[in-house]
This record gives sequence, C-alpha cells and structure tokens, in this order.
Amino acid sequence: MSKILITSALPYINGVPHLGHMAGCLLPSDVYARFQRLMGNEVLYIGGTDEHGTTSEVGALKAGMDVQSYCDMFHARHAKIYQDFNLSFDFFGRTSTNENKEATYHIFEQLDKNGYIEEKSIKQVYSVDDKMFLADRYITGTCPYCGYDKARGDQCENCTRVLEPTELVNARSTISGSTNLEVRETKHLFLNLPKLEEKLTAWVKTKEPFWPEVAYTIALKWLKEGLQERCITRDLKWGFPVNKPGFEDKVFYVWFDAPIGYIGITKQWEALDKEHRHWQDWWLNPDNVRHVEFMGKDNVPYHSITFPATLIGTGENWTQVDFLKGFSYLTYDGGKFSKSENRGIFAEDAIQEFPADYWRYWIMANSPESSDASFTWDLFAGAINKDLNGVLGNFVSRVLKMTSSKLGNTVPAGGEFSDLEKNLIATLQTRINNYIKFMEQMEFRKALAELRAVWVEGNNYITVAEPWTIIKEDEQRAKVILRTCINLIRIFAIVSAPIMPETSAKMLSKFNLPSANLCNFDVAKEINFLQGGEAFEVGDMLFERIAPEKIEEMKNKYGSSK
RNA sequence: CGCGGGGUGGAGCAGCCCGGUAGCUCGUCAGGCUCAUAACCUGAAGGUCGGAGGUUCAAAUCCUUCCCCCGCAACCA
Repeated sequence: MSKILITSALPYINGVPHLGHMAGCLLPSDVYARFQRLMGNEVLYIGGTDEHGTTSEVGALKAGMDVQSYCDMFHARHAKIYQDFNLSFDFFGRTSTNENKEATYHIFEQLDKNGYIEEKSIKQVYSVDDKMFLADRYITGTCPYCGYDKARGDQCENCTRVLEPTELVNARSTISGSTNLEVRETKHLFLNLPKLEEKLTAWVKTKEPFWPEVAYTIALKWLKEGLQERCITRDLKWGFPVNKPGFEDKVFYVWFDAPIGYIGITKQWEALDKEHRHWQDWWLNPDNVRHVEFMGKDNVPYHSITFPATLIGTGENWTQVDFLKGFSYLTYDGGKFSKSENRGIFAEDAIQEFPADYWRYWIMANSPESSDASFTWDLFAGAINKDLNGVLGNFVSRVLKMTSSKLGNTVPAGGEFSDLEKNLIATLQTRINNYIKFMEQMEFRKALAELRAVWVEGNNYITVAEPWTIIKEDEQRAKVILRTCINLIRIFAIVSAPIMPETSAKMLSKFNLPSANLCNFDVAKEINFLQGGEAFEVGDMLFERIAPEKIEEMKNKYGSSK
C-alpha cells in the first residue's frame, strides 16, 4: 500500500463552474482518487477554492458586499456543487484561511532567507477615484495600433497585439470608468526564478518519462525561453499582508499563495483530528508519497515551474509533484461557455437536469485529453441512451427480470461451468486488466472504452448462452447462466464504481452487498461470489433514456448552434 | 516566421515516438433473437488519413513547406 496525494487545481472563487471546469480537473481527480482507494492505497484528496486577487475584490465591490462575505457565499456554492457531483474530497478547503497564511509566511521567509527574494520598484497605473492600483487588464482604452476602443491594458482583443497600459488612448478604469488615472511608482517583491533555474531544470528533467507529453513540453518551453523574475506581491487589500518590514501594506499575489493552498488546506484537514492526521506526513515526505496533480493546460506553467521553484527555493524537503495530468478544454458546441451570453451548461444547472452519474460518465468518456473536446447535446444523449441505458442498464434489467419471473427473487444455485463461462472469465479478465492499467496511467478515454467493452461482454454472453431457450429443457443449466449473469452485475458495479459511484451502489444494493476492492481483481473468483440462495430485488431501472424532445428542450434552454 | 496542441469514412476518437494489409464507438442499411429499456447480438456499405513536395521497396506514421481550427503569450485567474 502506498500513499497517494491527489490535488485538483483550485477553482477560482469568483464565478460558478461549468462543465469545462468539471472536465478539466475536478472530475478526473475524483475518479482517480476513488480508483486508487479501490486499489487499496492510502489516498489524501485535496481541493478547495482559490479566493484572493483582484477579481474577487472587484466582484465583491460590484456586488456591494465585503470581500469576506462574498467569498463565504461563493465558497458554499462551490462546495455544494462538488458535493452534488459526488467529488470525494477528503477535505475541501479554501486559500484565505489562517492555516494557509501560516504556510505562505513560512515559505516566503525561507525564500527570503535563502536570497531568492528581490525588491524592485515598478511603475503601475493608479486610479485616484477607485483608490487602488489597477491590474493591466482593468484598464480599458483605445488601441493605439488598430483604434479598437475596448482594448485592455494588457492586450488588444481586436488586433491581438500585446500592450502596455500606458500606450492606451483615453485610458479609463474598467471598475469605475474613471479617467483620473496616474502612473505611480510602487515597490514590490520578486521571486528570483533565474537564480533557481538550474535546480529547477535538473528537477524537471527527471520527470520526462513520467509526465504526459503536453505537460512536459509546456514546462520545457518556459525553461527554454528563460525564466524571468516574477512579482509575488500586489497593491491590494484582499490577500495575505506581506510579512516583511516595509511591505506591510501589500499583499501576496494570488498565484503565490494559491498553490501553497494545497498545503494550507491539508493543515485545515489536520486540524479536524490532530491526533491521527499530520500534514507533514504528506507534504514533507517525498520518498513515501506519490503526488499527482490535475489541472487545465492554462495551469501547467504554475504547477511545473513557479510552484516547484518556490518549494525548491525554501531548501526544505517538500513533496513535489510526481505526475502532472494536464487537460485541454471542453467546449460547448465548439465554442466557449459563457454565463453572460447564456451559452453552455453550468454545473448547477446540469445537476438539475440529469443525475451526476450521467455527467460523470459522459465527461470521462469524452475527456479532453489530447486536444479540446466539444460537448453537444446529441453526443451526450447518444452516450446516455446507448452506453448507459442500452448496454449496462438493459443488461441488469433483462437478467433480474428474467430470473425473477422464471425462478423467483433468489440467486439460483447449483450446476457446473461450461466452456462458455470459462471463455467469458478469460475475456473479462483481460478487459478488466486493461481497464485498470489505463486508469493507473490516467488515460481516461481509453479506460472508459474498456469499461464499456466489459459491459458489452455481459450482453454477448447472455445472447450466446440464451437462457430463455435453455430453461425449457434444462433448468439447471439456465440457473448456471443466470447466476453467472447476476455475478456479472456485481462485477460491473465494482469496476464502474470510480466513474459512477451512485449507480454502482444502486446495483450492489439490489443484493444488499458492500463494495469491493479492485486490487488483484480475480474474475474467476469474483464470478462465483454469489453462490446461490441470496435474495435480490429487481428494483427500478438504473437509467432513464433521454427522449428526442428533451434534447431539443435542452438545446433551446442552454443554447446551441444547431 | 511568437509558442504549444489538433486536422483520420456522416459524427466523436485511436493509431504517429519504434514506417509494412486504416482500428474503435455512434449513425446508416440488412439479418438474428424475443429474456430485456423500440433494447440486445451479427454482418455490410462508407475513408486518395488537411494540401503540396521529398526520403524509402514501402508513409496516416519520417523530413520540408503551406492552409485551417483551438488555446497560451508570464502583473485576470
């Protein structure tokens, strides 16, 4: 048994997650956590909301709330959504806690002590009316190159040119619209990444065989271009005040304390049971902990460069990321999700329309692993109707209904296996081994294709064995076949558990059975688990088909190009 | 020439690193079965692997170049 530390990139507090967020790190990290628990490993699965920064400060301002209450509200909303999707976090915390402040201060002090922190003066736009410094993208004006009048201080969306905020004509604050802006000099702290580059490069190079191609190439690209010093403080109110004399009126940059949040949140988890939980067992234990991080591709540089460099700079023995699973984006009908344009389905709505397992199955089967993937209602309904209803749900239904009507609500006993069952066992063992291998490698699309193939084997078997014919002349043989099918239901429930926990539990509850481990899964043994005589109930169908009218309704409600 | 990823039968993908009969799921068509959710099982049709060059006995796969889509470009996260 090994210790596996699993983190999902922390969703930003301001705004509600959509299907893309679920696909890009939250759901896969949960599936992996559940899978590793079933494999018998000791798992710590950490998540939480990322709360600091300009965006939430401005968001609160616009909502007329103080930032803390604003974040409290959104944190509760996030937590509820993830609970509804059955994300099995061992702890879902937040980055704005005292625990995280301690961790951030400690790491900063070490970096400072080791000479990786630099002071520099920079020129930054100050909004007199807003009484705050403005981040580049909070300044709007006319692009000096193309004349576009809604260009942002960091880039013009129209001509894509990268800009300096001072270049803008008629610059104004995006927050208040005020044009009363001035450039002020302000002192900030920088993390000296160039000084850490050599150690960091050596560390990244050890990862090549283990990281997915995308993650490794993105990391390498940054190193190849050469690292720059990175500003880790901001002139804001919402954040951790900098613990260094002369900088008390600044706060740490959200990207400095956000990844440290993984550690801070682990401390929150520890606080609930100090006797048995120790954050150091996970975070200062690199030799005994395998750390796996899940994130969208936009997050890769921070997790492969900035954060590891930060930890290296402390000179302490931190648990670094061993495997970094990066995802591309899930788009909605080929375009972006947008709350304001009423385009795309957001997590809170999704769960109102269909059960969590429907989403979990579709998203994992269509995971944006190698390139961006597109959600469409037709694809979604197709998979639910075909894979879940037709293949899995219908198999369970036909087996239980037939057994019940011909032989009663007890698992039939007696009889011997024929070659048919022996072949089934061999085929299933191969498929399940493949499934486990793909899950271990976090190749989710392939794992789910294999899972589906496992279910298909059930229908294959019952078609060839045709118990509905056999039962007329050889009831004992029919009993063997149906008992085998019933044991298949249990096996399907166990292997499907990481993807569809509710459905899995529902399947097992028909026989009043507990779940089981996947470690060293032996089909020959498991197919004889129920030996006969056990009571069962047919119960409801596992899934409901999505009717064509419902698909049309969804397209109209949530937007579609078709 | 900013960087990265992608372009494979009607749809969604695998194969590409380590060249050698183009694979899977859906859809379509035909057949089978009748236990089951108009479901399940079998078979068939359908592709010059984005374009153009090149290397090779042989290219989806290696090289060059062009086109298209998506994302990123470090002080929004």
